[in-house]
Amino acid sequence: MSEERSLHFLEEIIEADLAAGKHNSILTRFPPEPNGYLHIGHAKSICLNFGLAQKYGGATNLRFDDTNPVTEDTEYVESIKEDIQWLGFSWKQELYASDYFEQLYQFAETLIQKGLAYVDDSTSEEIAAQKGTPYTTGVRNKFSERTVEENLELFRAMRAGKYKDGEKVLRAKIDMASTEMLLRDPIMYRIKHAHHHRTGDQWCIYPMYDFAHGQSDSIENITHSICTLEFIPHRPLYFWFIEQLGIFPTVQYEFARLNLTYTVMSKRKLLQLVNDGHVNGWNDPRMPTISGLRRRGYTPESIRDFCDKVGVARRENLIDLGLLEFCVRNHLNKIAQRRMVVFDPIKVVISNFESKLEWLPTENNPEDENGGVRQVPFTKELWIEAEDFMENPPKKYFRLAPGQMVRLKSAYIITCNEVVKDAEGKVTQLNCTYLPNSKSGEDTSGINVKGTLHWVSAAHAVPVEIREYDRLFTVENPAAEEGDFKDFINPNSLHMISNAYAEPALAQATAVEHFQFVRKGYFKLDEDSTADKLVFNRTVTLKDTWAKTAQK
RNA sequence: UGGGUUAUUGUGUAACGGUAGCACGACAGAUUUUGGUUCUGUUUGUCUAGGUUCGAAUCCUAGUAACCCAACCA
Repeated sequence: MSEERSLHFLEEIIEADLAAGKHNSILTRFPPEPNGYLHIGHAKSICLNFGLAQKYGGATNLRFDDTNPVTEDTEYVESIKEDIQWLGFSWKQELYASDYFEQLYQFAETLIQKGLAYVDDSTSEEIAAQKGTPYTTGVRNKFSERTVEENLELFRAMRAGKYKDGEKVLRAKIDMASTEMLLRDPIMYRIKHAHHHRTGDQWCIYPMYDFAHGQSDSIENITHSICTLEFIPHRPLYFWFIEQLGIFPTVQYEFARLNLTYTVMSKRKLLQLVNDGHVNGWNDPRMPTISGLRRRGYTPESIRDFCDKVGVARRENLIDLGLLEFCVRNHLNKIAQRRMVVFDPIKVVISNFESKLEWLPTENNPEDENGGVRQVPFTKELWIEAEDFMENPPKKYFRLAPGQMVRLKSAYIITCNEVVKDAEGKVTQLNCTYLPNSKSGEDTSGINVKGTLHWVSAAHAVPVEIREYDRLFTVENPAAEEGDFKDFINPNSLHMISNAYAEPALAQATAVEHFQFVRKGYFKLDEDSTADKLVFNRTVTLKDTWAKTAQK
């Protein structure tokens, strides 16, 4: 952390504002709509907003942008709060745009009184048609000529519930000829006779995003309102409302949202995956949601590190999934408990092993001096990984083969003497001998072997279920493909192994631990585990340079 | 046919007129009782064409490409 790092553009802006005395301290906000679960893209925004406030001694509000009751729900509110806290951030105040409904309503009346807003009876289609296109100018209709009194009366009647959904809207009177589509008399309020998750049936008119967000920022005295690039066209409107209302001038700044390869990052698409059953819920370990990543075994530290590494700028980007995986391996390598688990077992019989059982010490984490050791049982019959034996090995294959020696991790060097096959010629058992003087830690054999294998004593093996995950999509950027993004779902994104053999220590696994199954990858206990069967999710594989070498 | 935003190695991101750097990836080597980790080294880039300047990724001019804007979504 000692290396100099240049500031990104938002840090520069904040430092300039602070230096100029524009603000004494900064206040940011994270403004999710409670209509879905948070994903890794939100994590970038969370790290940015909370991180900036932390860095410059300010604070961050959590404000739910709950202006559309038909899509929003408290289920989402709860999940969002949990995810932010899990990521390691705490907000100054928990707020809701709906807290300001009365104030926003008064703001609307103010604008009506200033002759800057009017009630429009047009249909949605008519309004769209009158709005024009980006290339042609829009036209104003006769409703825009209503008097202040008439507008006030109508708007109050809207609030009072005199009209049905869609019958009328309140519009800002700005400029139907503006090259900015959003300035062509944007809708401020629409009628929705819908139950709101917080205000209940108190309201039947709800403000649009543009008439809620900027004013909410202003009411809270947010100094820097940070959002994504697609809101750039909203900025003139954001300022317009603040200026006309004469309220605290929060400034909006935009940055480029995070995109990740082999996944999708829109709540709409993620919702489809959930609803259509392509995944098992928002927290499916294959989802890019915070809850999915958490269940899969990602750590908050690794996600924060990732968000830090991707940077903050204003150009479109598509981040390599490999960077996220690098970050989680990097962290997990330091904290994960090592355990031995055989996924695809083949029997090894040590013919010259005379004692019944020997307990051998092995380190829990070679990266951690204080990680301690545990005992693993060694017996005559063991399981090793089927892929760790080859009858006719290629060059540089450092594993078991007829006549070839390997080290069993933390145990002895063994030699394969005999290959036992069944009627179909399938290898069923390997008869081996061990070198008694090659015991780990007290090896006097003088023999150096290249390969070290993980293994499990057959008599002590604990059957566990393993869930291996792969990328959710087969193409780098499914959202950019022609046609339905769901056509590119990876059919092999989940691979289950129902009977893997684990060393006995793993039976005591808890939900808070992260494991490295030696030579296999990083794993975490899944919530589907029962007393009878433990289930482990593969967070990420280990880097596998042998796989690359073997391919050549 | 309008307006806005953005262009630096395979992917991200710095350089604020003065040696194009960093991370991930890739490649090569060393260490290793995890073919993991760690360490060392190598590799590839300023969208194009002009111009200003002793000197341009940076300033100017003209192009090109990508993305966003025509929900009573946010």
